[in-house]
Amino acid sequence: MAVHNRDIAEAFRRMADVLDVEGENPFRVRAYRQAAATLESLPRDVGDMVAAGEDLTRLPGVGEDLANKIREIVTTGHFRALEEELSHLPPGLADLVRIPGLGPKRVRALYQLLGIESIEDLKKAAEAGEVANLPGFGARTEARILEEIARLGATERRLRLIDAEHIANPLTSWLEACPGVGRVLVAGSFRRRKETVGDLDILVTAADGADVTRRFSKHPDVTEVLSAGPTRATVRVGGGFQVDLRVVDENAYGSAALYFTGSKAHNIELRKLAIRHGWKLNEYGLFAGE
DNA sequence: TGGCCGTACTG
DNA sequence: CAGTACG
DNA sequence: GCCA
Repeated sequence: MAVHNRDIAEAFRRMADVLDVEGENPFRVRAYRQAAATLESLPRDVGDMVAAGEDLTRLPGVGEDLANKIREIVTTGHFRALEEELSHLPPGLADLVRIPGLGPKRVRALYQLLGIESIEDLKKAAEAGEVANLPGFGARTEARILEEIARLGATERRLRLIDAEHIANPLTSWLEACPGVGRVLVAGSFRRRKETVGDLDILVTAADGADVTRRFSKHPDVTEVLSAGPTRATVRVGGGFQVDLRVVDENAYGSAALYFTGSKAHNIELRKLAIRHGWKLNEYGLFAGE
């Protein structure tokens, strides 16, 4: 029974979720998620690497400790550290952090204040209107939670590039015709030409961002507005596909295109590089000093 | 051994 | 402000 | 947790 990279990545992600809810050091949590991402993008089977006696610490984000844990999972099929951590929590609790809008703090609050231990519990509590009363929550958050839970059962929401393009094209045309809008660029994984994309990231230049996000939120295909401010709006269109719109001034177009095209890991590396040079990189430009 | 990306929206 | 999310 |  071979253990595949995907299985190990899943185990590491689960470990991250559990540690997250337990309030562990966020950087340690991040380390597990980073290692999971490395394993998933790895062209080779780590099981083979282990069998060949290769040095797993050469993999980015994998140090001595995680290399040992990978070997343990591959050779024994068990991940004792995860089993140990899981024994500290109700088994379904860590699943809650996979609901968009729920992070570790809110999950803890749900558990401690309402005794919610699973998605099932959460659904009942939200339907009863008990969630909206919690500190840090509100009617809007509660409604969002119910929608996200309903979406969990739905079919996988990543789209093939070509299908994403069919959604993107009319939105792009619409935005180009929008008053005050200059450039329009579909960025993110779509621009990176990944085989599938999980959402659309559309960058627009305009002087009055609030006006654009406001108009966009009222687009006829928009079925749900997750957030909308003066420079960004996150909505869902048609079949529940998420679209992130970012509006910047014309003079930030280049930096914003760089940022919005990603990947996330690439952005972090570039920003680290800037730091090493004593600079600061963000979506508005590259700046000197702190 | 200490730092770990930088910013936007919500409650 | 803390929490969560975005690349 | 990893890494310089």
